[in-house]
Amino acid sequence: MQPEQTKQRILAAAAELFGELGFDATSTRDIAARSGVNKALLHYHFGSKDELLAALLDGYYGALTTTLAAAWRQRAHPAEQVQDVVDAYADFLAEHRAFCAIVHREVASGRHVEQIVARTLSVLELRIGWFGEGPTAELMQILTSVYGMVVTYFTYGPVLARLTGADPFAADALQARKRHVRRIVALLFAEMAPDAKGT
Amino acid sequence: MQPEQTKQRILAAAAELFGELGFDATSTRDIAARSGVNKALLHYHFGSKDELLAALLDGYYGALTTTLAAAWRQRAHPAEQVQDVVDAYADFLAEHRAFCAIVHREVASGRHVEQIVARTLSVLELRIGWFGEGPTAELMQILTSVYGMVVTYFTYGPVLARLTGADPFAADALQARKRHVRRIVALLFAEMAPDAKGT
DNA sequence: GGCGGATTTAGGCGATCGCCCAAAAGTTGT
DNA sequence: ACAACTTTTGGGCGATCGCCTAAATCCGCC
Repeated sequence: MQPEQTKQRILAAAAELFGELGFDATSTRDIAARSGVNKALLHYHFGSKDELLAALLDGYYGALTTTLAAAWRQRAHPAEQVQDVVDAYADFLAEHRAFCAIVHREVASGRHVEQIVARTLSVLELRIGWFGEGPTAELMQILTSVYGMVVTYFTYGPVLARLTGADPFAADALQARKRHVRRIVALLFAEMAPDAKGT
Repeated sequence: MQPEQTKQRILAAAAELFGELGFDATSTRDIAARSGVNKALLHYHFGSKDELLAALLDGYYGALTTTLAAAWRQRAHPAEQVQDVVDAYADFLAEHRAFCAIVHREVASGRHVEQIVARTLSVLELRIGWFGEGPTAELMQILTSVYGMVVTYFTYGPVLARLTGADPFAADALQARKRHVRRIVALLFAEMAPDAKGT
């Protein structure tokens, strides 16, 4: 087997298990078993369990940066651009549920925060110049709120499923959620900078 | 030492460590060491590590229910009541940072979800009749958003600290955050049900 | 065809985990 | 003072953890 294929198999299995059980609750033996490789290969290819997580996050953040940058370039007006980026972010989280769970849990644990902050910064960097000036306190509040609205929906997916009785990750539910968030974003930007609103 | 005092010491140490390191990364020996009791006492008083977590969550959710119910009764108009409950919830999370971290992480891990859903339901139950009817899809979206806006601020506290360079848990920062959330809640309820808005 | 490096394998080491046990110490009622 | 019960203690069991080692296997190149 190609070594690259081996690494990808390990990464895929690690993503699934870290997402399902959490970093701590997943053993390297679990990952080896699910990916069908020998357990010593994890350390041969990645060095340690922590470095495996780092490699996994690198892949996710790389893909996220590409995705958001692509969404960002589509339209001209700031408000529409934000809408598109939020939409793209929601789609990304829907497609990579494990990523969302991993990041959220590690942040809440206060561990691997350095890695996550650094990567989040490199993603945000793209759009901190959005409004000409640096991020104002107002903008930071809004970013936090929008981020929270989107991320919480995915993180609390199982809880929402129990509360509403419906699958929050079904296509129509996701569509409804995105519509809701878009509406709030529109409200926020309309209030904050009415002159900068697109259309 | 009174057995009740022993239990409280264990619970306090467990709250700190679960909040700082996470449930899995905290050993029963760590908890015993920090609380200054023998490690066998955790199992004598609580049965198992999982039951210790359950007891901890019981205490938190009980206090939360009391706090929110008290805030809920203060004012007459729905919009103001929601504002007060959101404020009280933010204050509660600020005061019990470990609770926020624990719940968020366990939910993201997909474990102990049953316990958390059940307790969340019992807290929400108080106010699901808020608007006469059951929770509409619209209301669920708003609840999720408001919850996400509040909770994410605390969960991502360390990240925000790095991004802004300021302490997000300082009194003035908390005040600013609460003001921001209140404003969004006002916007949402004004749009959703203009006639139900208080004042 | 054989050589050298990369990759894979089985097995296990030391540490740590949650949990349990038998005995000691403390507390209460009579 | 003694007995009955609760609480605390040190020690350790079996399981599992991340990681390592030495040998086997694979593969490109002369």
